[in-house]
Amino acid sequence: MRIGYACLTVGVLNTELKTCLLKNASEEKLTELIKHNLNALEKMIDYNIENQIELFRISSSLIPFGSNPVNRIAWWEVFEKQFRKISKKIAKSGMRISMHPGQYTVLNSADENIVANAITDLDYHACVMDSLGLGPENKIILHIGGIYNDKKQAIKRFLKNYQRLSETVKKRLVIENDDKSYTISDVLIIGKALDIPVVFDNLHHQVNPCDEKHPDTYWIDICKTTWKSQDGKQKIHYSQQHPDKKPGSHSKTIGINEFMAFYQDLDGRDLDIMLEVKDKNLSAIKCINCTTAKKEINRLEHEWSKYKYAVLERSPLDYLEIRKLLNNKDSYPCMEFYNLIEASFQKETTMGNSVNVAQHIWGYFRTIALPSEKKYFLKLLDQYEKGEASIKKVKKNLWKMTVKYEQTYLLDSYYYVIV
DNA sequence: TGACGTCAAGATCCG
DNA sequence: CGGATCTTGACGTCA
Repeated sequence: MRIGYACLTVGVLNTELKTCLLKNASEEKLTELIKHNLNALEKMIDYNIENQIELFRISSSLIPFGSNPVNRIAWWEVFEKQFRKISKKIAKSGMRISMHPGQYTVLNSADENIVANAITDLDYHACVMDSLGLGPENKIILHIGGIYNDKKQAIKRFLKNYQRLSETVKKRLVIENDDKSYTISDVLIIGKALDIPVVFDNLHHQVNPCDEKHPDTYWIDICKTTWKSQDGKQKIHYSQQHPDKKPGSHSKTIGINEFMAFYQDLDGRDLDIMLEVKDKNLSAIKCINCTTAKKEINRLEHEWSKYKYAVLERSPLDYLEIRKLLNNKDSYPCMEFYNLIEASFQKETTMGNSVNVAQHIWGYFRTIALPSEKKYFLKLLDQYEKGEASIKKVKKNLWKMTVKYEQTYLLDSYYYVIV
């Protein structure tokens, strides 16, 4: 089983993807952006390898306007060397990659122009994967599209237009149930007709269920029959409902208890699980740590080093509790650990706690900061305490110092990430 | 015609 | 002028 995350890595330096407005998309600008984004991708891959994350979705925005005629760069040739370097890292690590064109890539549209654009867009995605030397088990996930008042005809068009796709797309294409139009039973009918794999998305299914009522594992088992050996391990999407947003909105983080209940229901089924969640890699590591056979406490200690200041800012009591929890070096209290962290994040920060943590972090710079930097920090902190500056400003200053003085321990801290 | 979703770019405002 | 905050963009469907 692999567990992974989608598109972007939070809290890791130099992994941000860049883009530009269509009107500014000159050859020069695009070349610069592609180069930058490939560097960012390499950093994300490095991070995944370091953190033993073996499932990752590459963002469609890797190549800005990758399927728009405005981008006339033969980027797969121009950046061949960079692609090959990344390709080697992926291959060596055994990481499984996917891509997922968004809701605007519609293969079953009644409008021929939109279908043509969808085909071009799928070719773009396949070209990225080909450039990375990825085999057919690295999938491109697509939704079926619109209904246009006639689902039967719309499905027929999907089946027909699928035949127009290139081989490099076809060998990777898998289809997924969505949150408004096509239920898992619809998608299974299409998947069986085309003999292509079906990805089950639990939250889409919850929001857009089919008439037949069954537990998730029922649908997962049926989907499994659509995965052939050349497709690799069966893959699903897993996400949780955001408590105060509209149905289908992804949660900020994966609640570990709810995830583990789902995991228990899987009862040993060997799947790859792509998480769709705002805190991305953070939840991936959480879920990996709670399901791994390698129950070594240093995994949790390493996590703690990243979470601790974010926890301390919200709840000194939880902070102490977690420290105590990690005292026994022969234990592996993974669920308790993440439950305490999640509980602390439910709590509001107070000015006292925020000042305390800010001063604590300043301690890393006490002996190395310039007098002017010290003066500025103390001034900011004073302003914050008087209500004249936001804590955001204080944190921003600390982050600047962290980067300037290359404080490795702090560079990885979620103190700057979790808001 | 605007909402939907997503994120950063770009625009604008503020001190 | 730099930093913070607000608006726009790019895609297609549907109410």
